Amino acid sequence: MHLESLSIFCDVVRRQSFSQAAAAHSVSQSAASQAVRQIEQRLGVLLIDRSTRPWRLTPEGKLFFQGCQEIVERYHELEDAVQRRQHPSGYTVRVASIYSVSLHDLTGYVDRFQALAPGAGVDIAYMHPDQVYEHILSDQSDLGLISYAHPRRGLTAIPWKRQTMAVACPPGHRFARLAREQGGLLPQDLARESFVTFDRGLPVRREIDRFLRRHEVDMTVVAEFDNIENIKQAVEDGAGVAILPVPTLRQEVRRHALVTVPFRPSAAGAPLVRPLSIVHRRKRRLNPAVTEFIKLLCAGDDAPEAARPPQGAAAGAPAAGEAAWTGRPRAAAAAD
Amino acid sequence: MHLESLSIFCDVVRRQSFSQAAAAHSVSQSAASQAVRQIEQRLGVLLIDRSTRPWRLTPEGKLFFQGCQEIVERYHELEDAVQRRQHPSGYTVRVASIYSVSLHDLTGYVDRFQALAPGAGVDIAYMHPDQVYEHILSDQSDLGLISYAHPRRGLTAIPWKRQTMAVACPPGHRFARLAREQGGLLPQDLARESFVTFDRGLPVRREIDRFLRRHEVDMTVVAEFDNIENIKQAVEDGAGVAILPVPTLRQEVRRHALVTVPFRPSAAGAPLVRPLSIVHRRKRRLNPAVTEFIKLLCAGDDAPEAARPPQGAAAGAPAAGEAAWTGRPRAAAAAD
DNA sequence: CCGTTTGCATCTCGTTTTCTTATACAGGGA
DNA sequence: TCCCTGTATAAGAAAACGAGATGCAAACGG
Repeated sequence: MHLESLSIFCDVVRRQSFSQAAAAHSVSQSAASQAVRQIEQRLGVLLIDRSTRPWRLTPEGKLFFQGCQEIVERYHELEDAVQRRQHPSGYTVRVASIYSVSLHDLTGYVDRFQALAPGAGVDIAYMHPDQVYEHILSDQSDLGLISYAHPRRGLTAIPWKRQTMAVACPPGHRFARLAREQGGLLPQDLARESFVTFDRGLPVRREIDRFLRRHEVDMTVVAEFDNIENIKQAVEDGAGVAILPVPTLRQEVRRHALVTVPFRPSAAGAPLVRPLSIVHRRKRRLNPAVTEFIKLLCAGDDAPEAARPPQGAAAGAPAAGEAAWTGRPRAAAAAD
Repeated sequence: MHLESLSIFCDVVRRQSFSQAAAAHSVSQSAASQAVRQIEQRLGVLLIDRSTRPWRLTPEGKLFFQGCQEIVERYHELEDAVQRRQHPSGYTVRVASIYSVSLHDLTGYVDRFQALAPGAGVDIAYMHPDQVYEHILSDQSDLGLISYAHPRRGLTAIPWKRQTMAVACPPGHRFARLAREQGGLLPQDLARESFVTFDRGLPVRREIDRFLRRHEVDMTVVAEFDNIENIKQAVEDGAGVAILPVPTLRQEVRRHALVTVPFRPSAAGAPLVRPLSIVHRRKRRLNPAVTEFIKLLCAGDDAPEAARPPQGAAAGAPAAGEAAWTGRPRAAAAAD
């Protein structure tokens, strides 16, 4: 018998709901239903009487629930104890992140985490996406933060944020006026514009190209870089405009080096977003501190994002987007 | 985490042996090794230090073992408690058996079982093989006893006995003298003999035919029946000879109605045996009484058989056969 | 009262996991 | 040194698992 199934059963009972328990365990409602049925079949005993609405525990179900609850809890404690013995030095959450996850965002989380769990620490290292994967797989980090996560052998990805992407241009650019006067621009406005963008082969580039193709817009690529910093620099230098995740532009916008021009909400098709994911080693138990940190990241996921809507435009779309992916089982990033 | 894996780990520790624990759990040594490694990987902790010979538990391993042992035990008790609540009337083991499992054998087991577990009862019902499967699948019986078990959806078969088959003939038949003078006969001696046998399509018939073909013996089939009783009757009536499992002939031999003529050990190829299996529903927890009864059946499996070697001949071969199938993981009968 | 919504069960099918068999490898004993 | 025993590893096959679609029945809301 799978301990996870027992845990799901307990949760079903506690929440009096299959679907809520399923969500809490990041599996489909179907899976939760099957897990409980599997237990019942193995025991040859009905644990939940579904003939009444709402359903009730059978006497056997009550008995089993009580025992199960304790067994599951004990096992978790045992795992904790074993892991604590190996790393007695209090828990440190080791995070590997791509450069373009703005430092600002993370420090907020880190502060909140350390307030919440005194004694626990967070080590954040910024690196190239490939290195992030390496770090996770080689167990140098507990968590990775990357964009456009794609399923890899041995890794699990939890959707984290979806950053709206917008056009970035120098303050003097005609798009800046467009932003002020019309609140944004249409993809068509980009036609034949000088374009600073990402290297071909990067997932983000493929997404942008797909977006432009969908809107039948032909831009003139004047430069390609493999990282956001270079792109921003080039745009500042007047090389052209770029399409970048809004949160990564905060610094430049604040010091008036760049202007963010959102796409007008009327734009057909899906809005352009960059999905960020939390990845960790699959089939590996995460220690309590790591679990807690993930919870914190995910709990506050819409707060930092929604509190700062991308300059008033296209604010409705992301909301729908959030609903579509939040709490969805199966982690792989949606956009890829 | 699979509770079964935890249980295997505990057993590995207790027996200080992967292979013994594997055998005890009816899985391959490889599976046991993998199970333990899976736990270690999930925890990210080495539980068993394999660098020394014999291997030793790490401190973490000791801790985990102690906890695990209790958790596994508690869970088993919980399952027991739940099942007991549903069937408070003490346990009754419901057995469905084919006719040709001699009643005599079973009553011996039943007596021993009732002595061993007072309060528990055994209900044995004899029926057609197909009905046995039905009974098990529809949960009308806990255990089934059948010959030539073949894997079916939802059923597990545990090898039980391998009954040596021999020629049965009337006392006046020339084979009877052969048995007295030479201790048995060779397959070749059967050539062109009148033969009473099983219906085509029955597994036992296919086995017999294969045996005869292997020895290039051509017999004259004079009658076919779908059960042993009719065959014995026909042989008694002088219709011809038959090849039957030795234990099923006890009654007739005792009252001198038939004679058993074993095959001489010199016979090339595998000896002819009828495998009997214990079947039960897969993925279904068996209550303690049932488990106990199975244990009893299997523990004494060679006693009743080996204590009564088939008239002194070919006694060495079955021993090798036993070794080959006893304790083998994966239950499906070997001969089929 | 009837359409809609909600919540769970069931089916199917692709994916993942797990198991077995075969083989390699390492210690310990002859 | 060679064999023998016990464990790890590899690869392919089998089984389990879980998501998504769909079915169905009770509650809800007008």
